[in-house]
Amino acid sequence: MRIVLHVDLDAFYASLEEIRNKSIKGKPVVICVYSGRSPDSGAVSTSNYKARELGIKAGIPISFAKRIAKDKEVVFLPVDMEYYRSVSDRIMELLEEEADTIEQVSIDEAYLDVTKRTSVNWNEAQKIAKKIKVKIKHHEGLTCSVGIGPNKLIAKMASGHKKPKGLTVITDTDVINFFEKFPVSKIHGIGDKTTKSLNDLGIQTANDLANYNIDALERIFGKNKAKIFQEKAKGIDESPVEQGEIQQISRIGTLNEDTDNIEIIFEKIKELSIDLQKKIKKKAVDFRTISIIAIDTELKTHSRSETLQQTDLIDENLITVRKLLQKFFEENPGKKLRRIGIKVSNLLKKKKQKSLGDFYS
DNA sequence: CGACGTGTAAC
DNA sequence: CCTTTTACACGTCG
Repeated sequence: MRIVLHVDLDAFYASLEEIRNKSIKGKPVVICVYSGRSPDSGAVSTSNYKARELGIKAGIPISFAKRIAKDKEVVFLPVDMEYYRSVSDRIMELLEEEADTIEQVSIDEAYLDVTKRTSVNWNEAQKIAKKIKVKIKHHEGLTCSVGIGPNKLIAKMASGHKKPKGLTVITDTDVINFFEKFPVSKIHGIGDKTTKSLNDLGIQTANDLANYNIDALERIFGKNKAKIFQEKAKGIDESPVEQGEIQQISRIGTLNEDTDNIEIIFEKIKELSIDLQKKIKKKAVDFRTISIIAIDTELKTHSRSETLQQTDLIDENLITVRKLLQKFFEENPGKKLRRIGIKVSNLLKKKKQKSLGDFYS
């Protein structure tokens, strides 16, 4: 038996902006990723709860958000990842002190295994959660939501149950009750497509999924996924709280206009490569596979990749990148691209100790 | 089996 | 009208 905490910082980016500029505190705040094609092109990265009440939430186009915000006082700001990253790093260090092991899953979320230090005592775990909340508030002025469960899946879903500023405990004996009429769409790891497929089978709730004929599920989703889905539906998740090795690093950007001009696209790739190269150095890794990621005008993603000799230099392989680009257009004549990216994978870490902060910086 | 390309999901 | 980054599963091919 384990006890796992999931800590989720509330409206992280927006809260940081409110701290940085007190004059916007209490107003709807929208953090945007501007793509640069036109003054309002791009998407909403995140927003605070005031803005969410208006319907302005992550993922919607900035132009939509501005239409909603019309004749209302809504603050629009561009993302400032460096700032958010630096605060995130400090918070992750605070969390490290409270866990046996920690796993950072994104800039504003982490799992903490507290099994040993609580001796599997749920009250002790709750005390740690409260202490974490006080520490984060005291050091950074931020609030967070915490979920406590017997594994990562339950902890994650618990933290989502009440937010912002939530604290939800789902002990092993609570799991069945908590899950009973949970819609499958709300199970972590089951997204839009899977939900539709499941609904087509008459599966609506976690319970429906848990009790469904496994062979039928396997025929549709494959052996592996069928098993994982059904375990999730039962609240089972044996995956440990541990920071895995990084698998890939990529950079992607939006082109100023849709184009099939290799020169223009290649220029953009070179631009993105500078940033990617920095990251490769910082992580102290070599790579063996290099890819281009091409997103066409219908927002469909394509990729072309090649595996080469171990290296840590993008520049020396730009010839290959260009070749991949040419290959793509030979295979997709006339197709225009909206966005382009470059990715390295097949990573081999060089002999240098990585700190937790290195992972998502 | 490794390499490659696509789809799904989450942030 | 439509951002960014990462992980992982799966099918196919040689």
